[in-house]
Amino acid sequence: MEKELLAKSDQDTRRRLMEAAGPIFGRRGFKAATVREICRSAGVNLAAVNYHFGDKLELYSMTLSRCMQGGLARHPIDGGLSLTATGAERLYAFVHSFLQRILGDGNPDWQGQLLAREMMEPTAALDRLVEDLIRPMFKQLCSIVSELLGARAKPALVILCARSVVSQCVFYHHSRPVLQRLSPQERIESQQVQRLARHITDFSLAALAGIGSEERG
Amino acid sequence: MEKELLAKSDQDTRRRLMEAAGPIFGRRGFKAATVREICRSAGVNLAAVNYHFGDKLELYSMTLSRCMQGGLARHPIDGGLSLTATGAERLYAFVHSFLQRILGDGNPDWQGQLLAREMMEPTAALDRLVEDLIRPMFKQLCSIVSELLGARAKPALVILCARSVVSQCVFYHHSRPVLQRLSPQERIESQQVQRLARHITDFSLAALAGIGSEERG
DNA sequence: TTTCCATTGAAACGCGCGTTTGATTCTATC
DNA sequence: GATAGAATCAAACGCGCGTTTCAATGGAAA
Repeated sequence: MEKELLAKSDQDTRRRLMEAAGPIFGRRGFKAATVREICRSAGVNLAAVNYHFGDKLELYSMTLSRCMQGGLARHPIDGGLSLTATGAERLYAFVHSFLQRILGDGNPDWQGQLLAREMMEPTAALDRLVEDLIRPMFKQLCSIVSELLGARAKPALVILCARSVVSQCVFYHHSRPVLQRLSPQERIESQQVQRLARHITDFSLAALAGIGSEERG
Repeated sequence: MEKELLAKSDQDTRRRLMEAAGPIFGRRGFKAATVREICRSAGVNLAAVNYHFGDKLELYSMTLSRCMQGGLARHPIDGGLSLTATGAERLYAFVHSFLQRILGDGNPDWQGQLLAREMMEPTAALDRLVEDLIRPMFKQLCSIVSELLGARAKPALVILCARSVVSQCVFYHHSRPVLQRLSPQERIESQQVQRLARHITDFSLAALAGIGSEERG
């Protein structure tokens, strides 16, 4: 078992497949992505997917898992913030890293797109995705929202408000085709991520500060 | 030209196709919906789509157009509100009718789902959809937001805030699969539409009342 | 060198899709 | 009733897909 040569060529095709599959699944979605395109992009034979992964869905699941592992490491939820940060700072960090993950352009940030697509057109892999990644993230957001609501933080209200925050983030991904047609001159790119994060945070902070009190007409 | 018999049987197949196509396109999307399923549901021959509409995309475009025409009539943007309504009332009416259109369950409210799907997986029909339906709706929302912002209503801020409002609405449609897994016991149905509309309106009113001022910590 | 087995490769299979075909049925006109 | 044109029908076509097949390859063990 000459591990040296074996390890290089043995898992090489497998590795190249997963690396090629990520961006393609992220760009096209599970159904629209084709095994032929992935193999062409990876420079491997068409039969390699079925030989190494069994079928297309298993390659997709593997790619998704790998994406989940690496995704949060690259854009941590708290943005590396100290535990002493204020609620407003923590909220901004959450929103900013969320947008970076979902809207990242040039970089290998097809990962956010892959996750976003899985949420819109779920496969069997969504259940694990929710439990392993989304629920922890949502819990964290709920804790931030709860802190900002203070005494008004009833459980039902916390959940509704957390949804209101995250909905503003995913909107810029899900509705991109519409937004581009509504405002063709506007470029929703990484340069804009900070502006968007600033607005979403400000909007949400104002909402969380005011909701539950009676100050509107 | 015995119009009586002619009118009934002449356009009958065509009408049945469009009626069957609506829910199926709405449920499955343009690509995933099959001509075979639509024809089976309409009780017509497989070749009828190509005979009466040319191809699948044309049937889809016709269905979308008809949907746009009838959709707003059934759930008017202002909810039939008088022009003397306050900004808060107009915002609630907008949000509520929007949610009804998108989340309507039992009823023939596949129309909202059809439009929502077109926004996520656009076809060539999206351009007209944006110009004919979405842009007018967005303008109306902008005017409501502008009224609520008062003196702080700079154009860029108005657009961002209008997006923040509408994003909370579409979220409950786009992210339904995730929401159902996050809160399995919660039923996002028509009974809940009023609760959701109430929350989204309250959240947004508080945000619009506070944003631009300095009152948060 | 020979044997063996995991891996690769080219080709094809089976399927479902949108679409087309050509015969058949129906109905308004003569 | 005869006829022409529109509408319907069963059947098939061509295509791309995921998947399978089976021969060719090449390094490790004998």
